[in-house]
Amino acid sequence: MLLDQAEAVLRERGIDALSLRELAREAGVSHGAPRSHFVDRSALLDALAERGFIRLADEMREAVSRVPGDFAHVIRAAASAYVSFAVREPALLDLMFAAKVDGPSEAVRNAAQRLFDTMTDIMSAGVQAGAYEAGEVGRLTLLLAATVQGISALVTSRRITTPQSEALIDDAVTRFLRSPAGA
Amino acid sequence: MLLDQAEAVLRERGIDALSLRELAREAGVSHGAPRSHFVDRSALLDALAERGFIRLADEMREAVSRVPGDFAHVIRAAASAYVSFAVREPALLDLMFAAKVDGPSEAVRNAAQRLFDTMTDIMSAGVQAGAYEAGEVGRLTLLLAATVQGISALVTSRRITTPQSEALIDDAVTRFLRSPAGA
DNA sequence: CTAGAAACTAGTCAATGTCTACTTTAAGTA
DNA sequence: TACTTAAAGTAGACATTGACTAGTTTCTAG
Repeated sequence: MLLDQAEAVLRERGIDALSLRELAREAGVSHGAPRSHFVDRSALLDALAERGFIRLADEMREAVSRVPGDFAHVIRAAASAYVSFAVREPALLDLMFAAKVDGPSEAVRNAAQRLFDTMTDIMSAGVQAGAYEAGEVGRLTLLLAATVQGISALVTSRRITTPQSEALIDDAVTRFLRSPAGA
Repeated sequence: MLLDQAEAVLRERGIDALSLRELAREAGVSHGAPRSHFVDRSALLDALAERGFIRLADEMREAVSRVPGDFAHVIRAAASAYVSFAVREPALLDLMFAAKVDGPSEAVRNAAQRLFDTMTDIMSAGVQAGAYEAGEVGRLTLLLAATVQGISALVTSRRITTPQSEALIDDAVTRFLRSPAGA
């Protein structure tokens, strides 16, 4: 599909290299053809961001499902999956969290919500496990989202290396698990 | 200066609206003039990112200096200053942490290091205050950097509102202060 | 089989980044 | 003061791109 091609360009040559016309050329169609699918360049970027959120959410669920049920493993797998996505798709993650002048489109917002819901489910497992109380799930999920996104930002911007990011995940997860419940 | 103009455009209309030619027009010079100062559009963006890091570091130091010396206040002020910067300059912060195909330029890297050093100084105050041990400063600073950057990313991408971000800062700081020392 | 929608073609336009050769300005030095 | 040299700016050109339009082909569902 056209989006797969676009994703590959994004991955290999960054967002600046992503041009509707070149995409058309690679697909062997005329330069106006992509317009039938995306009104706009930004519509293409939105579609990519949307897919990114969905894929990231799927990868997190997948990773969590492949791990022994105890909460320490679960939260660690979730965080690792997120950062691993960031390492594999730095430009895409950037796009997903781009600071657009007028906020995200509805489609992107919904996809992002899906990721957030996934994280909420994961954190809810912590309640079952007695790691904290049900009333905290919302806030802790936000904190988890911020933490993994922050670590990812440090990696994608090359401020830290991948091994450093793994150590950082350990620190963050340890800290998450150790700090007790309550405001 | 030219960079001030560019920063204003970035703030008000986002990175896509930032054009060398329009900058030249607004400055009342010919379209090729900016080339004397910046070889490239990306050189302009690098210069903006560099200034951003320096300014953010300054604002953090400033905020910390305006607060009673106990560590809880210090770390909270630092985190608030960071996120406040993100709220005021979303596009600039995005630029500072952009996932460029070939990492950041040396100038940008140095400026980012300056910000990191600032955070290291701040976290070192926690050792004085007995909040944790000296050997942890490096890792905790990274964790702080990731956390504030993550919260900022959620705000700049409009995933959460500014008030939500303030509550999130509280949660993060509380968690930072409460969790005990040690790996 | 056919009507309508979806996908694509081809041409155009304005805007932009980049490059070049040339001129103007400024500053510092012999 | 006069001269040299570097910096800043001018003007023109070119390729690329996103966007728009009108017309054509292809597909599909009734």
